[in-house]
Amino acid sequence: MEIVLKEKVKEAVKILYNSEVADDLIQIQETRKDFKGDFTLVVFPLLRYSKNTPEKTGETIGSYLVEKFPDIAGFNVIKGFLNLEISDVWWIEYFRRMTIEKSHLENSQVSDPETILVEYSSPNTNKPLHLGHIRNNLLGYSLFRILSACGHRVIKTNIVNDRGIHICKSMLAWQKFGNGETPASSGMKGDHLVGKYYVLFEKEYKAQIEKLIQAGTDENEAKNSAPLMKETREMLLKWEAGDKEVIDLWKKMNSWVYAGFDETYKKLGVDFDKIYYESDTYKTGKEIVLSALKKDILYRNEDSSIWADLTYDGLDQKLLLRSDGTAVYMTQDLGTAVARYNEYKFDKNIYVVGNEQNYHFQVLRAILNRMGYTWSDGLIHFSYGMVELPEGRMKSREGTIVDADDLIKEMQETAMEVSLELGKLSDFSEEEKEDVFRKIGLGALKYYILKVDPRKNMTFNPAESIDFNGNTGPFIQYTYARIKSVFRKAEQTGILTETGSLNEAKAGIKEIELIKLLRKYSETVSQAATDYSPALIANYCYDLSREYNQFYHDYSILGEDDTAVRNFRLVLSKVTSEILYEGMWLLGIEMPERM
RNA sequence: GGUUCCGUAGCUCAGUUGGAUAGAGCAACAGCCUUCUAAGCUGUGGGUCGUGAGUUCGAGUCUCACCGGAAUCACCA
Repeated sequence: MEIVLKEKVKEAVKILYNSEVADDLIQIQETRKDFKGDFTLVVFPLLRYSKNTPEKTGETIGSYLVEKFPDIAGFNVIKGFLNLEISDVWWIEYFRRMTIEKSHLENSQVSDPETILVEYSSPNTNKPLHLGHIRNNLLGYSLFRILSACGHRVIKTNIVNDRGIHICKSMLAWQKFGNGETPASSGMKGDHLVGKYYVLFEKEYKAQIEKLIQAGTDENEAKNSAPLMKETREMLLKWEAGDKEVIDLWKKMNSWVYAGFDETYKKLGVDFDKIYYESDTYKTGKEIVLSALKKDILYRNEDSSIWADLTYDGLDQKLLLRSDGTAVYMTQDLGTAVARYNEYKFDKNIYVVGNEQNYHFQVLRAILNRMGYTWSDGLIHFSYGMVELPEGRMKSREGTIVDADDLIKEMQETAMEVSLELGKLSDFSEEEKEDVFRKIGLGALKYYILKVDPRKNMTFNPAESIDFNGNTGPFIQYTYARIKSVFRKAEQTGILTETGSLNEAKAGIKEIELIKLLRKYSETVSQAATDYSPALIANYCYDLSREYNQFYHDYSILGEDDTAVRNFRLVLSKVTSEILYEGMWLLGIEMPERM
């Protein structure tokens, strides 16, 4: 419609003022709600052709359009804005075509599908997942669904940080203080059990440092010479040398952690197509670095550490291999990137990683580019903001980490309380109830996180539980459940919904508003895909729910006597429910049929 | 200190390539269940869009300076 209007305006200016207008001077936008009309032409840019006041110009163009274009039912001019009113017939016909589309996302399909890797989650094997990971996982998974829905081939990957000195810490602590404790013997989830020993290590280590300092050792020396740290370093050496006992322990504890992670991932509803382990990719990284050194792309320092000089790119010197030849974080990431490209020949590799690593990814790209990997342009750091508490960052030392499993559990319990209080599910079995509570609790959590612009830092207040009213997941789920309820009732009374024939229907204001909003769905999804912003879809679903609830409140659907109008409202409800379901699905949020 | 990002109602957040009188929700207050689910709907109050300049017909949006906050600048990951 906008395109047609543009053409018409162009034609109008040509005939009325005898001038050719550049396309970008014709600005058509949706009319703001407080004004009468559907589309608005901003006339300011056209004044140079009309040589007249904004009001007069608007009037002239408006009259011309109404006369020549039957779909325009009327117009009004306010200041420099020409508001065009489109006939209800046009809107209804537009909507009718929507109902016979195969998919509501036909217009969102990209003309040139790409192979896209989305890396997300990236956990560390000595800590359970926390709120920050939840944001990461939800964003990554939603991005996968959105990009896939637009026609791309998307591969979900995860890179597990399973090697390095920090991993040895929890291993050592378990060995020394664990007394053979296992997830089975303790009843603890594997990742939490390992996390417990990591914390224990830090505690004991700290005590040893204190002791040494009191005995007169200086702080740095104490940190280095504490017995626990010495043993950890020995263990790392053994690990790198492939010592059987250490490797076995490592494997055993890893298996506990992975079982724990799997449980959390499952609860969150996310999964992966391919998991990479840093314990594998660091080797590839080393090889790449050494071969680049041979080509003089990198240089070797006196102490035989290897560096990249990125001052040309406005960056700094970056260490790639330590003087003892071991790998650093960057080495691993280089290896991972190359391994992935070799495996998938991706067009894009999207890293869902927090904005604290902006510099890291800048450097990663620069180095790969320097090494001659042309595909490095396809590496995209999807840099999302931190989740903060009202008092600032989560700190493990202060015990303010919000644990993922705890939070999910809490949300489900809250959902249960609210739901039982309302008492609408009394005829459900316990299993069915549990399923609904799960959907609602997780829906609330996921929506709460995804509705915020991913790039921005967000605040989470653990003291105030996440809401179930207003701009929330349950609100949208509720709207959906209501529509479903209408259709259940319709079925009982034998009322059918016919999508093909809407010609007889008359539409009220709310109905036209709904059609306008439904029309924006595919555009919103496209935008979300290009901007990497699930939040756009979340907020769209909210707007749509609000609009529908107003419609639902103001109009009777099944009680309407005029069958054509009743059918029209039913079809409108049906399409709304489909789009809400799909939109939320793109966010990874499930919709209960009743709640 | 360098670089990057952020600052919108008491709180949490929206605000398309610059467009009209800056919007929601929460919290507060006041209404609406004999009718399709009240997790809903309607209304009231609440703002110097961090501050100041500039660009322009027009700035929350673009530019610059300043104020405030965050991240980062490791032979940690």
